[in-house]
Amino acid sequence: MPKKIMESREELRTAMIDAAERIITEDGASALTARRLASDLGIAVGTTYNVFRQMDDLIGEVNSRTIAKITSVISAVDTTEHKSIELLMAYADAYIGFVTGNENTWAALFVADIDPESESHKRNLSQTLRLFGYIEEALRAISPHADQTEIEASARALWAAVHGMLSLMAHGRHTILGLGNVREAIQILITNH
Amino acid sequence: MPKKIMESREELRTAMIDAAERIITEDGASALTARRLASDLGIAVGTTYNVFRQMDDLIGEVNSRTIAKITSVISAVDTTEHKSIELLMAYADAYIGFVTGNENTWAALFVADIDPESESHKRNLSQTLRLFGYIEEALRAISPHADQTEIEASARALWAAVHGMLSLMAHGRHTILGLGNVREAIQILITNH
DNA sequence: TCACTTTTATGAACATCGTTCAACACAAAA
DNA sequence: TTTTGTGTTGAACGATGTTCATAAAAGTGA
Repeated sequence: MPKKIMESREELRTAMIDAAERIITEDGASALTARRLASDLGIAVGTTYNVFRQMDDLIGEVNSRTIAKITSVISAVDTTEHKSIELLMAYADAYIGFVTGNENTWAALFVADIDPESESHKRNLSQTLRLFGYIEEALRAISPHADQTEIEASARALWAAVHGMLSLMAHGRHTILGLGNVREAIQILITNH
Repeated sequence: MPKKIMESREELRTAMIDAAERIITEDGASALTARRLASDLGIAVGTTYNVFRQMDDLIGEVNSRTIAKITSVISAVDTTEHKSIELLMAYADAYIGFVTGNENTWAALFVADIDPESESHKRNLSQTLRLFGYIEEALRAISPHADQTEIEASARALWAAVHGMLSLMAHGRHTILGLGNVREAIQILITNH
């Protein structure tokens, strides 16, 4: 039966990431197994390993897409409509909105032993760092006279705090910090900044 | 061969938690397998399931000990020696110190699908909530006139932010937020509060 | 002491996982 | 047509968590 499951290798690769993304979206990252993927695509288990070095690399590719979506959600916030602190909260709300609407794909960002040498991880890292820019800009609007390094540090701290709070949620600590409380907690953090 | 591997069931239970804790401490949570545990204790694989419902419950028990240690580290901070903001940083430093000195057991707090109905999880949750008290007290010393609910919310926000930042680290995002930066980030968060 | 019941550790067995790789089928080149 | 190359296959390997009939020891009552 073998030979040419699709026109190009790149096409197969994309189809696999599509399928992986769909599985994660519907049933969570733990449902993404080599056999489930193969079955969904109607291919053999081994085929995955002709395209990806390991299963986790596939998650890394799906994560890339998720981060890209987050970036687009953040960049879609109207910076002219919100003033100073409100802008930060608008960013936070946009992010919270994405998380609640995409729980499974978002939670997948925190699973797996990601290979630090993998291409997807490096890409994800640089794209994440680019998100800091938005926060820095908002902070600079609030404190125009603060020096750059201070703003960078604040942006990192704020981002880490927000991301961290949400990641606590992702690991089932809902009882400690419910979704409703998360927004409140973030607001406290931001307004006190 | 069977019968009485130890004097009492409780003694066996303790020995298993001891062994599990040692394995996690030395080789990380992923090294704690049913067969490794059995081999280390010189017992059969099935025996674990006569004592614990599932493997994750064992991790839950080890986590209980870890949280107890964190509690003792936090409560050991001299509240008379540090004033206001310094006290909060002293707590943070104590916590950071524990994390760096107990990376594996601490990271184990964030793995596994913990059964929300398990006894250990309930115990861990209530013990964690008790830690909030320390932060609340420190916050009240700083802002004596703030009302109770406000202080509680602030304590939750701060705690979640710090814990969240560290949990980001635990998942290998060292590159985003190195350990050195964590203390700095926490300091920014606290001083701005 | 003996016969019986109860308790408890056992480890082979099962299902599932990620991963590998010799074998195979087809396409392209000779 | 024959040969070479390439992409796909799926059985197989070594792990994993978990189960459960089996057997051995302890407890019990005479």
